[in-house]
Order: sequence, then structure tokens, then C-alpha cells
Amino acid sequence: MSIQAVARQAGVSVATVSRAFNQPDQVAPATRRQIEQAAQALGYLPNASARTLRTQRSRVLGVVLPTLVNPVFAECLQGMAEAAAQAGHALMPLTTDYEVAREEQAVNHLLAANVAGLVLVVANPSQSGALRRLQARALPYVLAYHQHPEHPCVGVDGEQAVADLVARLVAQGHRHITMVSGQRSASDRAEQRCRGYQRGMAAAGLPAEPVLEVPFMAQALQDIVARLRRAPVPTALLASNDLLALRCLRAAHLAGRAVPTQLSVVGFDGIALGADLTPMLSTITQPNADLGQQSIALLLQALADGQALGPSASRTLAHGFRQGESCAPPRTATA
Amino acid sequence: MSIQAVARQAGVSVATVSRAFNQPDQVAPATRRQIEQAAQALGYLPNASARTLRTQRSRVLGVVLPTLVNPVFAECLQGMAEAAAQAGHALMPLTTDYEVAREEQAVNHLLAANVAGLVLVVANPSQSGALRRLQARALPYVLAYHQHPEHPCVGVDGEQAVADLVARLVAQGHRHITMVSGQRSASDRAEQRCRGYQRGMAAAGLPAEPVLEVPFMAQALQDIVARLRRAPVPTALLASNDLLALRCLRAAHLAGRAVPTQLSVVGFDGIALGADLTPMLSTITQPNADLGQQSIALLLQALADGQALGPSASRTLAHGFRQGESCAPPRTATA
DNA sequence: CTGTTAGCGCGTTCAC
DNA sequence: GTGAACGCGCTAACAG
Repeated sequence: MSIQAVARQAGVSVATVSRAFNQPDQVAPATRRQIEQAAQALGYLPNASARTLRTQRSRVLGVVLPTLVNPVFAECLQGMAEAAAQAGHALMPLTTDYEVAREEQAVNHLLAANVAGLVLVVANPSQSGALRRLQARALPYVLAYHQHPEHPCVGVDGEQAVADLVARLVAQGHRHITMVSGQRSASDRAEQRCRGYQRGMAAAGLPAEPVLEVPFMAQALQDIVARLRRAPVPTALLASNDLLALRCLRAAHLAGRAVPTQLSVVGFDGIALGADLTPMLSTITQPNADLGQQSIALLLQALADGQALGPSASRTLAHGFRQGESCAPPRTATA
Repeated sequence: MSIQAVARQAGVSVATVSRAFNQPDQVAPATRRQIEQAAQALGYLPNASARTLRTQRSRVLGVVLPTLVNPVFAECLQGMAEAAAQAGHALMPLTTDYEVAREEQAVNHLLAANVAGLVLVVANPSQSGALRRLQARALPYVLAYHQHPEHPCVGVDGEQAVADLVARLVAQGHRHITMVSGQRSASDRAEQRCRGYQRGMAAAGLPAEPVLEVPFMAQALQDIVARLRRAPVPTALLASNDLLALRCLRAAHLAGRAVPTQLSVVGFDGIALGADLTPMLSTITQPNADLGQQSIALLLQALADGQALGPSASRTLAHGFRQGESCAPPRTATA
């Protein structure tokens, strides 16, 4: 079922069939209809591999993500998928499970697959061999959820977002705000958010407590419960992501502290699921699907222009705040 | 950066380079090391498109899913991704957003991309044009989350699972159990689960109430609240999926009914997130990642055997029950 | 064990 | 406006 069959069926040459698909205006209308009809009848689908081999440009975009189990990235991928599909492109997503070694492996895979460009969410752009390789190849790529002066990025200002949030909590009367984060060194974004906490506390004239780092999700719950039982007792927990915020809610329950009356919990990410919880999760919202869409849009634009992207193409998307129900003024402030 | 460059660099022919990669044992160890070294030095990566074009068999598997926003499918895709990656295959996932028309479109896309096989989650296998096309092409495919006599499937027995669950609820003392489902006609699986409810109630000698169908997620909450305020008042809500169960929990809250003391809520799916909620979601668990893994395993086996799969290859995976905290005996039973 | 060669299906010159 | 022919990078015969 190749272009040859269509050509034979339509009584023209393969070249004309090719043109009919790729430069329709260069083919006489009558001939074109003949060809379209023949293609239809034979159920002809142009062979993507041959086309890619010939043009050296595929219609597949590579995606490198930490995981799909975190809805943040699933939502983002969904956004990418829509944008890509609309433009007639397919996606090839690979996950790294937060392991740096697998980032490079994934990029190799995608390079071999002749992807036209890539969207990546990595641990740390500054020390990524994978990115260096991409730059060397002049293959267009975009970093999602990052902000970095040397790369084209589509992200949000996590530091500002957290600093704003701290200000909001302080305005509500909170004085003892504890930040709960995954391993800071493991991720760019975690570090950025922790900096926002420190800046926010400093701006409010409050002493920043040490960040509670919970390197392993499996043990996060116990770590948080332990923290809640230790002085100084926080009136608010600020989780560096929504999955961690869920653990905070549960830890509060186990520690016997009602949310939000006895303890406020706020997250970061804005996963859609959070809005369906009870209490509805208060969280900094990122436009996850948009992040994906815009990343793809940037990539497609670069492909159209025939240029790799530079850092100047970066976009910072607006974050928001979902009020939710897990955050309220502390009791001491209202009493 | 082609195989030619490597051949030149290593001082051998292209055929030998090709062999060194694909049938290493047919090449002399010394030559092989030469080639590996040359490839390494040049950063050579075999061109997948050329390989696919030549062998007529790609290392990409197509995946058709309703959505990634539902963690069930994100978890499943993650399982597929791991299994595929381990075998050196990549995935090309397309989402349909539950629209049947997009199923066919997705399959066309994947066929054109020369995928070696497909995993699909569709609305209804019996009336799927996409499936018929696949069968005609003798391209291996597997249906995930389905059970169907005419197709190779990897699924769970949803009907049995729900019937068992009803029995469990009845044993706890529940008599008024209301099933909450999405649009039954929109999905195979919803219908299967509703049948399980009816069978379970019948087996318990209880009258099955009409299923509360909530066609639109956006309005589900209001519909459920309304139901909770209408007689006969249920002591347990059985949601046909976990996302709906979350709405049930919230509806209970809005209707002023404490969970689980005044109302039990159980879900279906076993999304990982459910275990981190407070109250922890009681639910029928499906091995979502396994479903994905096994679907891929089946596909890879078919590819190895050079055969399309028949219905007899189907597997039914065991479901489970997560006790959680959203389900307990009704008050009337303990009083 | 290694080299030569012929296409896989397509887009793109260059003639006509 | 259309056709003939080349080559993208690779693998699979077939020779040697």
C-alpha cells in the first residue's frame, strides 16, 4: 500500500501523487481529484518512516518527563498532546523517574527516533549532559517547568509564587510557617520554591525555619507527623508540591490537628484533583496544560522557522492561587 | 552521522557495522571492538526511520487512551512505558477524550507512523471501526481494561468485582446502596460495573435501585447532593470510578453527612492517590501499572512470534479491595 | 568472517 | 502540469 499503488490506480506517476499531497496547488484539479479518489479507495496512508528518511524531518516530538504518576506531568502531557495533535504531530514521551542517568538515555532514544524536537522536564538544566548534546545538534528543544538563563523555557516563577504565598499566610496571622519539600538538591524547582519561602519569611521579618526535607515519599508521612509534634509548632505547612500536601493533610489528621482550624496546609502545583478533595486543597496553581501547550507551540514555531530556539524565546506563565478549604487564619490570631 | 561514517572510521564495510549492532556474534571480537569504538567516538545512533523503512517493523508501539487526566490511565501508561523501554521500544500515546470519532483518527495516525502494534482503551469494542481496521491489517493489538470474546484483552472482571463489593457492603449491614456511574452507554466498563451492582443486589435479595447516572463530571457534585437528600436515603454510595468517588465524598460533606459514620463511599479503580487521602478512599483496586505492563508484554510476544493475537491470548488480572477509611458499617446496624 | 548490492517508500530535482 | 531517476540510512541476501 505505497504511493506506487496509488499512482498506478490513478494512472499517473508517483511524483504527481507526492505533489498532490504536499503541494496540491501544483497539480491540476482534475488530476488531484483522481488521486484523492484512488488514495481513498486504497486506504492509502503516507509512510511516515519513508517521509522522515527522505526529508530528514519527522512529525514526532520527543517528551522527557520525570513521571506520569504525578498528575502535574500527566496534565501537562495532555496539554502537549492536544497541541501536537492539532498540528498533525505525534508525541513520544519517555519517563525518567527523577533519575538523571535516565534523562540522557531518554534523549538518546529520541534522537535515534529522529524526533523533530523535544520538550524536557529535567532535574537540573545547569548540569545536564543531555541538554548539552541537544545544543550541539542544533535540534530545537524547550524546557518545561524550568527557568534558566541559558535555555528556552516555559515555566512559572516558583520563587515569586511561594514568596507571595508566604506573605498571604502572614497577612492571615500565621507566624510559624514550615516548608515541607522533597530533596532540594534533586530538583531545580524544589530549590526555587524553597528560596521563595526564605525570601518571603525575610520580607515579613520572620525567622525562616529550616525546611523539612523528606527525601523519600514513602516516609514523608512519618517525618511530617514527627515535625508536627516538635516545637516550635507550626500553624501552617507549605508543601513544595501537591502530592506532598496530601501527606501533610494526612499527617495533620494523624497528629490530631484539624485542618484548617488548627493547622493550615497549602500546596504547590494546582493539580485538578486537588479541587475535588474535601477539604479542597489550597494551592498555588500552575497552568499545567498550558505549560504543555505553549511548550509545543514554541517548538512548532521553531520548526516552522527552521531555527533552534534560544533562551530569549522563554516564556513565564502566570501562576494563581486556589483558595480552597485547607487554609485559614490561625486560631491564635482569631482568639 | 550515518552507518557509512562509522564504517569508514572503523575501516570496514557498512554491512559489518550493521551486523556488529544487530548480530554481534557474527562479527569477530576484534572487529567489533573497532566498530564500537568508532561509533562511540562519532556519537553514532542508528537511524530508526531507515531501519523501520527497511525492516518494515518499527520499535514504536501505539497507545490509544481516553485521557491522561484520569490517573488510572496515567498509571497504566506509566506501566506500559516501563515495559516498553525495558524491551527497547518507545510508545506513541494518543488520547481520545472519550470521543469515539477520535479513536479512529488516532488509529490512522498510528498506522501511518508504522507502529509495530497497539494497545487501546476504547469506548466499546463491539462497535469500533478502528478495531475492524486493525484486524484487517493483521497488526497486533491488545485492548486494555476490556473483556471481550472477539478481541485479545488485558482486563479485570469488573462485574464480579462490584458484585463482590456489594456482598461485602451487605455483610457490613448496608441495605440501601446507591450506585453512581458516568454515562453507561458511553463505556463498556461503566456498563459492566453497573451489571455487577445489579447482580450483587439480586444475590443479596435486595431490590436494586436505579443507578444514578451523571453524564457530565461538571455537574456530578450537584446531582449526587440532590440524590442524598432524596428518599430512600442510601447508607452507602458505590461509585463506578475513583474520580466520581471523590465527588461522592464532597457531596457527603455538602449534604452534612459524615464519612464513614453516616455514609460509606467506595470507589472503583484503585488510583494511587486514593491511598493518600483523608479519609483514605475505600475502593476496588485494579493493578493499573500491571495492566499496562502485561498489555505491552502480550504485544511484544506477538511481535516475537510474528503473529497477530487472538481472543484466546486474553488475560484477566486479579482485582483487590483497599479497605481505606471511607467505608464502615452503617449506624443503624451498630445501633 | 566480511564486502557488495539491492531496495524499503518517499520527496525532489531536472527534463519534458 | 507531469514523469523519470536519484538517494535519504539501513538491513538482508548473496558472494567471496
